[in-house]
Amino acid sequence: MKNLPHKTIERLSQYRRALLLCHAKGMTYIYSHEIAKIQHITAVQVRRDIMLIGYTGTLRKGYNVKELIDLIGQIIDSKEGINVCIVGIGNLGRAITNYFSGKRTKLSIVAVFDVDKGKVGKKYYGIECFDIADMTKIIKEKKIEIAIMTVPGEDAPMISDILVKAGIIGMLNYTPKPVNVPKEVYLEEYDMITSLEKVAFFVKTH
Amino acid sequence: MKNLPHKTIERLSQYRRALLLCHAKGMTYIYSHEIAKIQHITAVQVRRDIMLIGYTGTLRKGYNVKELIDLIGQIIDSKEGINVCIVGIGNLGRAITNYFSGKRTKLSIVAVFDVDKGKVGKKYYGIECFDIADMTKIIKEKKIEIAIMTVPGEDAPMISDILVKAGIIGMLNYTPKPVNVPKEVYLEEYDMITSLEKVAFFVKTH
DNA sequence: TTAACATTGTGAAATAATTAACATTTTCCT
DNA sequence: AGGAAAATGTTAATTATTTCACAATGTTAA
Repeated sequence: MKNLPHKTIERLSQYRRALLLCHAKGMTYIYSHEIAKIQHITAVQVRRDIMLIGYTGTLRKGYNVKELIDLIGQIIDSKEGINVCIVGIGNLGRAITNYFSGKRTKLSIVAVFDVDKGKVGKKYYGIECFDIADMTKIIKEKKIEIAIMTVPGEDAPMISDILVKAGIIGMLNYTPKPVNVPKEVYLEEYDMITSLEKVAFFVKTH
Repeated sequence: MKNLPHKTIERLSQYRRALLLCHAKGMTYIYSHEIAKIQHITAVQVRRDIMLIGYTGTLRKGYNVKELIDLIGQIIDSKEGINVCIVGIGNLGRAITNYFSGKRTKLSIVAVFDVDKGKVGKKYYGIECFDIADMTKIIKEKKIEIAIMTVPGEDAPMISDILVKAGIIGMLNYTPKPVNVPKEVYLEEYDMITSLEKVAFFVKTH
């Protein structure tokens, strides 16, 4: 089950959330074309993704919602759970903290960090804010494995180095500045300005 | 110049920002491998992207920074400029408004919208907040073409429909809920929970 | 002056992701 | 019972993207 395509993993995460809503509504079975409709993709794409994780539906009944939710969980969650921190509790950091708090059992935000002494010691959506100066210590104490960077771009490379040295193994960089990490660290970058410029480009070409 | 790959457009946006910094530092020429280093990609990728937009560097000197900046601008900006609005001025909406305000001459955030009467009439980073009830009117008055949705997921489909009816031609959906738009509208969706789950998955498989 | 080197530009190969096509099977209807 | 319809599962084809490999050529140094 190791070599799942990146795009499939992204979609599985989304299928799961859609399926959880369906489950809550009492649906027990769902067709590939129904999942496809919700996600605005094709049914064959859904079937292929499900094939890749080795699940098999029932002909003419579709997929068992509960079973599929559980299987996706087995694939993308880790058994023990993973601790996550947010670095930089500005607007974006708070947005993410708020999104997550308590929603995912296997992924817990256990600390937020900021340089602003006025923020240190306060709680944001129930999570305590620590001083960035203590980051290495706290990351080790709390066994944090993934960091989400929401600091100003110019601070990103320096913060990234500290995080790597502290033992982070996964990083999500939301600053506009690309960062450099050793290959053992899994890095995902996303930049909102790029996305907006892309939309602006493609609206021109209909 | 129409059929540029999506990925190339994204990178061009990023090259431009890196180049603007280089230009500000007084660099006049830059090599493909220097751009590559900044973006953490390969030099051949950079050269191919630049080839696709029809620019030619100088052997052994590299690319003229100013010329390349201007050419990327000609490709991805539209001459007249595009007006953008933010729908939902929570933490995420404020983060984006703050990122952009005044940074891009060709893309201007000219309005933000919210349902909360306490926010309507206030200014956020210099941009006035209007009532969502007046959205259609304001979009037409201000000739807004692109909308960025940062509302709660459950409101996304309804807001999306209003935006489409109001004449929006490009949409950036930051809610966790996929939305449905007619094919004339260019839609880009991004979901932070998916990205985090993806990082969590790939850290497991080293 | 000439050889070594560094760099661009690009065809071709390789890899990744999506879509088409269709065999198979179950259910439903008559 | 038998045929039509509606689904899944999967191979093959297509499309998109990245990477390899190398020719061409200007620059530097001996």
